[in-house]
Amino acid sequence: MKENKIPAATILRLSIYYRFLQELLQDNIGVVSSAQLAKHTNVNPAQLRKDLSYFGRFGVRGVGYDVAGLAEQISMILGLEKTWKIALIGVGNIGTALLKHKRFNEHGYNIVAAFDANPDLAGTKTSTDITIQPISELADTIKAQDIDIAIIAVPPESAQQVADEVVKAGIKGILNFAPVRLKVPSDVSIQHVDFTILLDTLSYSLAQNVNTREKHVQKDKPFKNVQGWSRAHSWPVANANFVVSASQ
Amino acid sequence: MKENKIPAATILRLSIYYRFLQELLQDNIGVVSSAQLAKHTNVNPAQLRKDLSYFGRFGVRGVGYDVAGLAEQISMILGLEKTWKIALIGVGNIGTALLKHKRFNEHGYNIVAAFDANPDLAGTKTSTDITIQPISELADTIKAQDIDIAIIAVPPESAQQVADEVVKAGIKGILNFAPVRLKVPSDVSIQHVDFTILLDTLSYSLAQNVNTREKHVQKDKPFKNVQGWSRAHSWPVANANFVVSASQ
DNA sequence: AAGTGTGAAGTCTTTCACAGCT
DNA sequence: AGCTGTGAAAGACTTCACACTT
Repeated sequence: MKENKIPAATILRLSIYYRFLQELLQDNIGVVSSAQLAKHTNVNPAQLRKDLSYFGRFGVRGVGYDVAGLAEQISMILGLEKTWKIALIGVGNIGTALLKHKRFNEHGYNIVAAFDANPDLAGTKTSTDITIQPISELADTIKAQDIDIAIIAVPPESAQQVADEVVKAGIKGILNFAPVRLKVPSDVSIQHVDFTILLDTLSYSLAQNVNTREKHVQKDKPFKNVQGWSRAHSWPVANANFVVSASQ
Repeated sequence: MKENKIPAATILRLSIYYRFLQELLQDNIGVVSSAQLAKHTNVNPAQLRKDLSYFGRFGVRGVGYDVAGLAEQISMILGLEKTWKIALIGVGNIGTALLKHKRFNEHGYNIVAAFDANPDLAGTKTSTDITIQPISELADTIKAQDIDIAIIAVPPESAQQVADEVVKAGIKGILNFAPVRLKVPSDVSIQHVDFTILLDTLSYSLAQNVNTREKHVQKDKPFKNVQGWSRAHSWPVANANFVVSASQ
């Protein structure tokens, strides 16, 4: 194990590899090569091996990787064996969808508390049987329940304030759905989910298109095409990383 | 204007700059320097100037940038003056939240059609007065209504199939919420929103933490810390870019 | 024969630092 | 005097290519 700096992109990819390994496990496939794994996750095989090499040597030369073993290793690296407790702040459209989102529980992410500024909501129960609390109880609940992660799904005006509060309460991981670049101390990890920015990148691509589609009559092509987003979570801009998804 | 390749990260940042410029406009601020703009968007001032320089020279030396003018320029670069038509496929938890999401319309992204595989949903109206159609009508509707972008919010099992269909129907931009790495032709732009991957990166950071919080007794620290996600949308892995967010 | 692990090369992105306008 | 625009340097990430192991 070389003690090098690990690219943020590597962590994202680890999560992707892990997901595919789970599929292989279900299909009772015992061994997989970097070439196979890489093909299914859209990366270069050397990239995959390099990613793993940051953490150790998990393969067998001439053979490949033990599926169960590698999954276990990645799980340990990412800290997935632990169940993380999450506080949801903002029970609006998106907050509600996240509450109902089954995948979270399946992956060890449990929303154990929900908060909303709307006094009509406070005191009511969610469909998942969580009592919505007023924002004023945020800090106390986070500490009392030992909550690890905050999901911020409040309107942009109040997002920074909520972030400040959860940070003060000791939270070290934030998943932010508010369309604002939140400022947090460097020991706090934050990931942004900003639909509008993503749509803007699609808009850019569509606007650039040497249109194959007749309808958009493109006068000229003033700007050059963008470098492939193909590297994934390349995480440019402040904290804009990759992107992943959750559905249903 | 140098005719160079444009980093994907640059496009993400452009969207972020644009958002802040709108705020300045509302506050009736007429001129802004790269230093100010950069500070509020968490980037290096040189980075911001370089980003803009890919597209032209929009500032005045010794002065700064005209807020309205720069906003207008970025709007043109990103293609934001156009109203894009969107088809939503999958009216589950997330799909429903997206339908209700007001920000989309405000930014020129209109969901004009919705589809779901559930026969009980087909024919019913959404709260936004869109009639949900069966998936079988996907291709025809996309063509008939000249739809530009598809938002995929179906379960992972059917996501690739849906992607194939919309691509065949001529769609060139996809926002994918299914936790699957979709394969699409290179002339189709895709952005992924994968909550689980993002949470996994938070999990990694939390698990690494030289815990300031007493409770997690950390035996040792086997892995090195990750390179700052601070560059934002650094977009590592295939298509995992950054991340932005939408709230409420 | 096959496939991993990895130094070194290559490529891409960011940051520096300063010339050049206003 | 101030701030942009940008080549050049620095830094980060990816890919190559091959030694090494089974």
